[in-house]
Amino acid sequence: MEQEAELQRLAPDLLVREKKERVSRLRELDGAGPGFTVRLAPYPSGAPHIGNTRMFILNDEYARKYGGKLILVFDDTIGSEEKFPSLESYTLMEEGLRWLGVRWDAVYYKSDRLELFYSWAERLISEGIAYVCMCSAETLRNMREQGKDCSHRHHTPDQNREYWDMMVGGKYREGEAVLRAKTDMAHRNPAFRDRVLCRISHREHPRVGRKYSVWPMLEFSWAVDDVELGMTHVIRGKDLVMEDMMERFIWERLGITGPRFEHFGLLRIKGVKISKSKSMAEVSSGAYTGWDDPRTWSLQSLAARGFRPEAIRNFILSLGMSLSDIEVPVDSVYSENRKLLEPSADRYFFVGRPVMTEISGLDGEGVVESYLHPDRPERGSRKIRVSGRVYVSSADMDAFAGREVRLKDFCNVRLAPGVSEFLGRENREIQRIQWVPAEGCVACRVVMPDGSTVEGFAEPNVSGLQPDVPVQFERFGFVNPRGMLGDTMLFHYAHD
RNA sequence: GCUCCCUUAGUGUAGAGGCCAAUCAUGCGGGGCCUUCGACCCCGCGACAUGGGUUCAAAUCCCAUAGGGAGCACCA
Repeated sequence: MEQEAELQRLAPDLLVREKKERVSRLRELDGAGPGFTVRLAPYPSGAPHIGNTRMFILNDEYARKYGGKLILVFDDTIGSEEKFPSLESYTLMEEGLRWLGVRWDAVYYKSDRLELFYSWAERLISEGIAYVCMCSAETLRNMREQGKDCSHRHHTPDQNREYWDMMVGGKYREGEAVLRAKTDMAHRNPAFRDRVLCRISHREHPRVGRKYSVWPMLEFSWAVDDVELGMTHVIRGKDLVMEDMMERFIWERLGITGPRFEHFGLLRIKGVKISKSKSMAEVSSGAYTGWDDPRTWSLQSLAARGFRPEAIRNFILSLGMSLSDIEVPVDSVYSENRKLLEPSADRYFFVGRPVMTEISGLDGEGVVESYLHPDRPERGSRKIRVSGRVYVSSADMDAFAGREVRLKDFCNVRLAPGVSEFLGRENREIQRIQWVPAEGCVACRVVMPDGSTVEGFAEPNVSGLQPDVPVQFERFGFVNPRGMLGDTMLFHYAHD
């Protein structure tokens, strides 16, 4: 304590700096060193959203930390009925990643690598590690439950190779045959009993069409690519630990040393429900305005709200690499962004759901002047021409009608719908509310995070605002100007 | 039910046997700034899930209990 006081006297800047540099740092990873290589594996079924950013940022951040490589691998296998890749999603993904400040060194597409997966599959077949199974999905599940082998498990590698060639040759319909790993049908973890490596799908793929009818499952494709693409580490969510086991099993059988696995726990954001497939449907039907609709929680929508990518990064890094599943209030994200926006966002008056009131007995018209940013007078000021008619928000009217309030920076009135009595100009310690002059105010629409809109008026000065430079509507929140919609100015609401 | 994982203040997080009567952020409470804002600034509040071990010493290692999560898909 004494030392601190002493230091404060001698070199106050030292104290400040120490506090500032205490940014959360990621823990060291075992085995990280030269050649460090990790990958990002987005599935292109829509725009990236805030829930995906943990995987993005942790991989990016570790790649930077160790001066290593970050490979972007589109995990665009054929998916399922509910979850399928789409062409525009590739662009949306890259756009989102770029916005986030993620820098990758190379890009690959799983859909370009089917032949490679096939060659590995054939190797597994010939070494007796995998077999073609013709059980139905239901039979397969039942056998797994009982821990019993099916007859297909005992086919010879040559027989399996024959069936496999028929699979690849498109001789089977979907669901008629799969390639399974011969792990152990009595494995204590029922989920691990002879998992499926490849299955048949005749659906059309946005990049390769109907060229292939056999597609790898996630864990098999990664067992191949984590080795083929030279990963030293795999940083993934802990929902994928079973996939580690599967990859390790394959490598072990083939005598390969694979990368190390690192996991982070699941992240949920309280009050934010994200459904990519729902967003996809609503965007394409037009129910949402597009991928910038706040309800998608896509990175595009966050950009539209005026979020700074660094805010997202700081938020994710503050969570660290913890393995526990967490639920974080959305306020934590907002507060990170607020820290970045607050110093630069100019202040303006906006009234939502406006009601007009006339100031009776006003001592003349004129101009009031306010700072653009009260804490930073050097940013300059703004002027509002005033007369006896102003709008206030209906919320303020409801809350304060009949009471003395100060129209901020202007004058004091006894607030009432219709006509408010003028009470003088001196700055008194009473409730202040925002207002806009009836003449020259700008019609605004603010899109809220839940997709609803608030219509209102803003002071005339907002008409010169640059798009995508966030401002603060006082006592309303931080908003991002998006441009004009006819005579109405469009904003997206960031947070309070 | 089976398998795996997690458990530090309201919410997250730091902490890898003594430096911890425990870090930081957010939240909450109070104050400040005042061309007087729900922003910002300052101060304060608040936690090692429980029970056993191991050790001279445990938030940190081991075991059990409780609570939470994930997986058990021919999705990723």
